[in-house]
Amino acid sequence: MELVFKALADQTRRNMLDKLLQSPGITLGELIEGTDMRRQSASKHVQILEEAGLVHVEWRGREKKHFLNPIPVREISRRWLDKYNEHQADALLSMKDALEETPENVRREQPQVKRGPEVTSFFTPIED
Amino acid sequence: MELVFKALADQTRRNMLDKLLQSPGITLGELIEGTDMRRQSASKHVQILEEAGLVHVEWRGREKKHFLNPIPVREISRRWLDKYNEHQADALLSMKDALEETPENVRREQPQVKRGPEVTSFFTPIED
DNA sequence: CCTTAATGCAGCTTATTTACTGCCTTTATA
DNA sequence: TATAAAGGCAGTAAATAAGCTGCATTAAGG
Repeated sequence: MELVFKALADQTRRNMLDKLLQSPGITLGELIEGTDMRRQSASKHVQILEEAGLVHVEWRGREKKHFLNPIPVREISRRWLDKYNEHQADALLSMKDALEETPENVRREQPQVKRGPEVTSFFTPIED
Repeated sequence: MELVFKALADQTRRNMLDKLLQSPGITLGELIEGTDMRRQSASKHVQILEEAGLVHVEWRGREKKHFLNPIPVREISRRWLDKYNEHQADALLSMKDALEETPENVRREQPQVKRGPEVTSFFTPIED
């Protein structure tokens, strides 16, 4: 995972992933079209993306075709998004259990399980 | 998004997010328990996570409570995972259309829409 | 074959990042 | 009110990363 996050930390590489999503199978030359980067630099970026498992390549003669691999991103999603939702569910269940176990003490104290913040209240997304 | 990916690029900060997922509302002191880091370093990390919108804080007197905000991770997932799946669906639809439009020419050539790689075939996840 | 196109590797310079020490501000509490 | 706890800010040295130039390697195509 270290390699994945390091790879995603650079905007040039993120743009490359976007381009590969839209145009699967393009070559290095097509990848740098519209940019002012040298092929050598782009090649290093591609290597970093490959080592992170974010890009899959297939050779056709002297041409190297590049594809986005979504699996590492899925792992990221699982690590925090899915787990966060599970915890939210657990918190609700604990609260429900507490209510059912001591129905006469319902209002005595707040539920022990600390819920996360409301997911829509305090974050304003920022563009890349 | 730049700030989000930079924030996620450091293992210390990713461990912090894991800890906040498991223990919402903990303070800086609790965050560095079990590590050999100074509070000053951890404080800088927290600041980076806050500026990225990955961590939400609430002040209680002199204590600062920290919470994981999952929204930026959801944006990452949308950017590549969801879009990737949409493209896959588009590719399948295009193939289906091609088959229906020229049923007698089905085997003449391969479908034009380039599909992405098999998502389970070439990637072996790496631990953090 | 021989030339050209597509790509990779090595080395260098500059900019960014990290963790540290030292000091300051704010808030409980004895 | 004095003191300790929780946290922030500034500055510095070492490690990391990004882009460049130059050269090497492999495969198409006449």
